[in-house]
Amino acid sequence: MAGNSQFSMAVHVLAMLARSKDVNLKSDFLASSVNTNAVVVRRLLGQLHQAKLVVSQTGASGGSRLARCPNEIDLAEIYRAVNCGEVFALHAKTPSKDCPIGKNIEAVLGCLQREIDKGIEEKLARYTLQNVFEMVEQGKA
Amino acid sequence: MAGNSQFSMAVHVLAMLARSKDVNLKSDFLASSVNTNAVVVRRLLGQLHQAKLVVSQTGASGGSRLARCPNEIDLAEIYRAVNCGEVFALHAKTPSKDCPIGKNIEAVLGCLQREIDKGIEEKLARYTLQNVFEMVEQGKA
DNA sequence: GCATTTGTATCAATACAGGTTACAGACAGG
DNA sequence: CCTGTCTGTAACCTGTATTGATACAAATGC
Repeated sequence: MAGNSQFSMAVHVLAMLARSKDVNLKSDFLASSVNTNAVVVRRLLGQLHQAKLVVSQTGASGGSRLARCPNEIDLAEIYRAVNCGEVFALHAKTPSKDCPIGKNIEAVLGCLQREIDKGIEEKLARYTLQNVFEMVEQGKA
Repeated sequence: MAGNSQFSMAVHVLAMLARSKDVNLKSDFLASSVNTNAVVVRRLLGQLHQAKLVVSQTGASGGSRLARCPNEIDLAEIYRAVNCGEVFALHAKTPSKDCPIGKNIEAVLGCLQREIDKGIEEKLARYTLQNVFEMVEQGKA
C-alpha cells in the first residue's frame, strides 16, 4: 500500500541536487526546501542511494550529490527507487476459493496490474531529471 | 493517498454481478466471496451506484445487480468510480516558495500526473467487464 | 581534538482503511 | 397491514502506515 508522496519528494530533492551540481547539499537544507524534517529527507536519500542515484558523505562538509549526470537519470528510475506500492492494491484478504470468481480474479488483476505499471514506467522514462529541472527553471509546466 | 484495494474489490464484485445477470445479489453473499464485511461491500456498492454501474434494491429479496450489460462497462469507468487518489501524491506540505525549485515543482509534477493518469485510463478502457469475466471464468490470466 | 553531518534506531502523533454494531427505512409476500 | 429481510448510513473501534522528533554512534574535514 503506497500513497506515494515519496515520488514527488524524490524528484524535488533530485532536482535540487541537479541544480547544485557537484556541491554537497545537506539534508537540513533540502528539508527546508521540501518543507519537512531532515530525517525524513535522509530516509529518502537512503533509498535513492540504494538505487545508485545519489552519493552521500558523512562528516563535516558532508551531504549528498547526484551519482550521475541529470540527463542520465530518467523518472522511471526514480519511480522504481521509491515505489513501494502499485497503482491499485490487490485484495488485502484473499478472496474465497469456493467462489468461481474469487478463485481466479487475483491472477487476472495481477496481470492487468503489471501491464499498467509497465505503461507508467514507459511514460516516465520519456523524461530525464534534466528535462524536469529545465521545466521547473523556466516556470513552464 | 490512495492505495486502491477498492478497485480490486469493485472488479470482483462487478464480476459476480455479471455472472448472475438480473438476479439480485445480497451484500452479505458478496462479502463472503470477497472475504470481508457486508458493510464494506455496501459502502463500495454505494460508490458504484453513484457511478451508475449498479442498481440496488432495499427490502426483502433485495440486493444489487448491474445497471448495464457487462460489455458496456469498461474498467476505466470502474477505476474512476472508486478512485480517490492518484498514482503518486503531490507534496503533502507545499514546498518552500523561497526555493527556485520548490516554487514551480508542483505545477510540473501535477502536469505529469495528469498525463500518467490519462495513460492508465486508456489502458483500462481497453477491457470491458465482460472481458474480465470471461478471463476469470476460463481461468486464463 | 572538535565541530559537523550522515545513518539509524526509537518513540509519539496523526491519519486512514477496515471492520463492527446499530438502526431507520424500504419492500416482498402472505 | 404485518412480518421478516435487506439496504443505506452513521458512529465507533482498531490495526497499521506515515510523518515528525529526539538521540546518538560513526565518519570526516579542518
